Amino acid sequence: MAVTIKDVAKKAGVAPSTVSRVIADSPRISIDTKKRVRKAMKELGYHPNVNARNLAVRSSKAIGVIMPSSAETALQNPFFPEVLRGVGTVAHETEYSLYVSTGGNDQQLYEEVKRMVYGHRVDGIILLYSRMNDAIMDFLVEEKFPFVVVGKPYENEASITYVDNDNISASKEVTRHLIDFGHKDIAFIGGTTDLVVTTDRFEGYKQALIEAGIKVREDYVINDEFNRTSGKKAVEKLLKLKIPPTAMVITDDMMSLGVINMLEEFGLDCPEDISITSFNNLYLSEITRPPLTTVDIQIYKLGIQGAKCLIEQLQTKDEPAKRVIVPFSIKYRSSTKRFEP
Amino acid sequence: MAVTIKDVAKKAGVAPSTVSRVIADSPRISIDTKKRVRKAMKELGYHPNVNARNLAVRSSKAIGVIMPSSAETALQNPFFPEVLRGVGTVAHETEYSLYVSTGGNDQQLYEEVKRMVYGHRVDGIILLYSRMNDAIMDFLVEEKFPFVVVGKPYENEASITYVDNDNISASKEVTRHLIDFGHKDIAFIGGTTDLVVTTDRFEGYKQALIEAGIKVREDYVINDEFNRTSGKKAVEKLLKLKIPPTAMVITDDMMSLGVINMLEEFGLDCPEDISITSFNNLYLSEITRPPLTTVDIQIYKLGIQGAKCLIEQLQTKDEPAKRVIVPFSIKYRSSTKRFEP
DNA sequence: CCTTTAAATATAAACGCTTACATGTATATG
DNA sequence: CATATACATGTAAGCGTTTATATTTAAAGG
Repeated sequence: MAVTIKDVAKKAGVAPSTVSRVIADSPRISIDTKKRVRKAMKELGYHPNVNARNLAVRSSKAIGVIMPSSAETALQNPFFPEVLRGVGTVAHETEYSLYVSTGGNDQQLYEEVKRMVYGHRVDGIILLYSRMNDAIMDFLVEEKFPFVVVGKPYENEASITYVDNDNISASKEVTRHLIDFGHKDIAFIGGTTDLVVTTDRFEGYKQALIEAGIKVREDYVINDEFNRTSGKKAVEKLLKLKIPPTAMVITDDMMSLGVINMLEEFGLDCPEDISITSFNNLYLSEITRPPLTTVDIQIYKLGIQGAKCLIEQLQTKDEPAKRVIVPFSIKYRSSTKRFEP
Repeated sequence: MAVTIKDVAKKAGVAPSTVSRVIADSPRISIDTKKRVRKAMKELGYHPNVNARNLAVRSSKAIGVIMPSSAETALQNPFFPEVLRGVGTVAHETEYSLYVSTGGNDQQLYEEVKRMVYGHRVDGIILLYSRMNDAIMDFLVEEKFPFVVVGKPYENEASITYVDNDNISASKEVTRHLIDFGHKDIAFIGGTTDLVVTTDRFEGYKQALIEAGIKVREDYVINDEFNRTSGKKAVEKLLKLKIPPTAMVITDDMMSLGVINMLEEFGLDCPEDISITSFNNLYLSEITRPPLTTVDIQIYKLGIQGAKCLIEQLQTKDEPAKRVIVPFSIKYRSSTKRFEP
C-alpha cells in the first residue's frame, strides 16, 4: 500500500494531525517541525490521497465540463476543443482538475451530471451550451450547485452566472453588412431552434432586416445542427426556391464550410453568385475558398472567462451572479460581395 | 449534508452494510430487502459519494488522458479532440470518467501525472503521444501504473501496451506513390525528432527512397512542431535550396495546410509545381485547395482501441502487454501529380 | 516559585463507504 | 429431535484525511 500520513508522522516522530497541518502549511506549526516533517515526506515519497482528502473536506478541486450530449459529435466542431483549451488554461493555473463529459444521449448526459454532482466528483460545472428547458440546467439550479454557462441562459438570466457574446448585435451587424452591399434576399442558416444562441442570432438578423425595411421570409430561415451536412442540406433547400437568396447569414463556420462545398457542387461561386457571412472564426474560416467573412467570438476567451467565473464562485461563498460579455469583432474577408443583379 | 447510506439504512430498517450490498446488487441479499432498500433510496434521493467509495475500494473508475505538454497547444491540432472522442466513447460505455490533462509545460504536466497517480485520482492513464526519454512514461513504468500509449513506445516496446499505426509502411507507401509519379527530389517535413511517430515516418520515407535508388538528402529533411507555422517555415527553407524539391512527404495535415498556404504566397501551385502527400486525414484535408492525398490513420479508432486496452488492463489483473495496429488507408486526392520537368 | 497565558502538538472523532467476520434463522439431514 | 448447512443480515474495522478539542510545554507575570 502507498505511504500514508501516518507513516510520515511516525518517521518524523509527530502526530498525523501535525503532518496534515504541515501539508496545509498552518502557522500553528513551528518551523522546525515543518522542516522535519517535510524531510520525512520527501524521504518516504509521500503523496496525499485525494480521495481521502476530498472525503474529509467535501470538495474535490475538480471542475466538470459538460458538452452537448454526445461529446462524440460535439468534439467534431472545433468550437469545443477551443473552449476546452481556455478552460484548461485556467484550471491549470488554479490547480483544478478537469472532468469532461463523455456524452451519449441527453438522458445519459443527465445521469453523468448527476453522478458528478451527487458523487462529489466535481466542485462546480461549466455548461458549454445553453438551450431552452434544459433538464441539466434546471437540475443544477434546483440543487443550487455552482455552475456557469457559456452562452446565455434561457431563463433565470439574472440569477445565473454566464459568459456570452452580444450575439444579437453581432448578427445584426453582419446582416447589415450584407444589406449595405445591396443584398435584399438574405437567408438565415442557424443552429437548432432550442439553442439560445440560435434565437439570439436570428433576432439580430431579423432586426437588421426590419430596420432596412426588408421583410423576413420564413422560407429563408433554416435551422439545423452545427455541422457541415446541415450547411449542405440548407443550400439544397434554398436553391430550390423560386427566388433563391443572394446572400446568407450562417451562424457557424462548419456549416458555412458545408454551404461553400454545396454551392460549388451546384456550380455557383461564392461570393460571385452568393455572398455569405459566418460565425466563430475557427481557423478553418481562413482557409476556405473564399476565406470567410465571419464573426470572431473569441472562443478561447469564452473558455477562460467561464472558468474564471466558476472558480471565483467556488472560492468565495455567495459570489453574486455575474454576466460577462466577451466582445466580438468581425473579420472581413472575401465571402461577401456587392450585389450586382 | 447530503443523504448517506446510513439514512437509507435507517429508513429501510436494515444495516448500512446491507444497503451497500444492495447497491452492488450482491446475490447475498434477498429480493425483498433489495426492493425495500431501493425504495428507500428513491424516496430519500440517495446517491453514493464517490470519494468515500473510492477511498474504501482504492479505485476511482476514472481514466486520465494525457496530451503533450500544454494541452493548450495540443488542442489546436484536431488530432487530439478526435482521439479524445474515441476515448470518450469507450469511457462512456464502460462508465468510466475522463480526466484530461491541462498542460502547462513538461514539468507541470509531470506533476499533474504524479497527482493523478499518487492521489488515486485515476485508475489508469492513456498517453496520447510517445517520444524518447519521456519522464512521464518512465515514471509510469517505474510505478507499475496501468497505462497505454497511443503511438509506439520508444523503449520497452514489448512490455508496454500500445496502439499505433504501421507508420513505417504508411510512409513508405506514400513516398513510393510520389516516386511512381516520377518524382526524385522529395523532401520530408516531419514532427519534432523526439517523437517516435516522426522517426517511424522518416524511416518509411527513407526506405522508399533507398529502394528506388534515390539518395536521402539531409537538406530535404525538416523537423518541427505539428502545426501550420511549421509547415510555412519548412517551405521557406526548402525553396531556398539550389535544387528545390518537386514533392514533399508531410507528416501532418495541419503542417500541410501551412505548406499549401506558403506555396501560394510564393506563387507556386500544388500540385502543378509541387506535389505533396500528408498524414492524418483530418476533415480539413478534404477542404484544402487542392484536397490532400493523405494517410487516413483512423484517429477515432486509435482512441477507441487505446481506451479499450486500458480498461481491459484495469479489469483483469495481469493482463499481458498488447499491441494493436490500426490499419491505415491512403486517401488519394489531388495534391500529387506526375512529375513533368 | 507559583500562576497565567500563549504556543505547539497530540488525541480522537468525523467524512461515507466497503467487506471480513460474526450472528441469527430457516431448512435439510441422519 | 439434535445437528449440520445454507442463507440472510448485522457488526465493526478499516480506507487516509481533516479538524475541533484537549493536552503538554514554554514563556511571562506577579
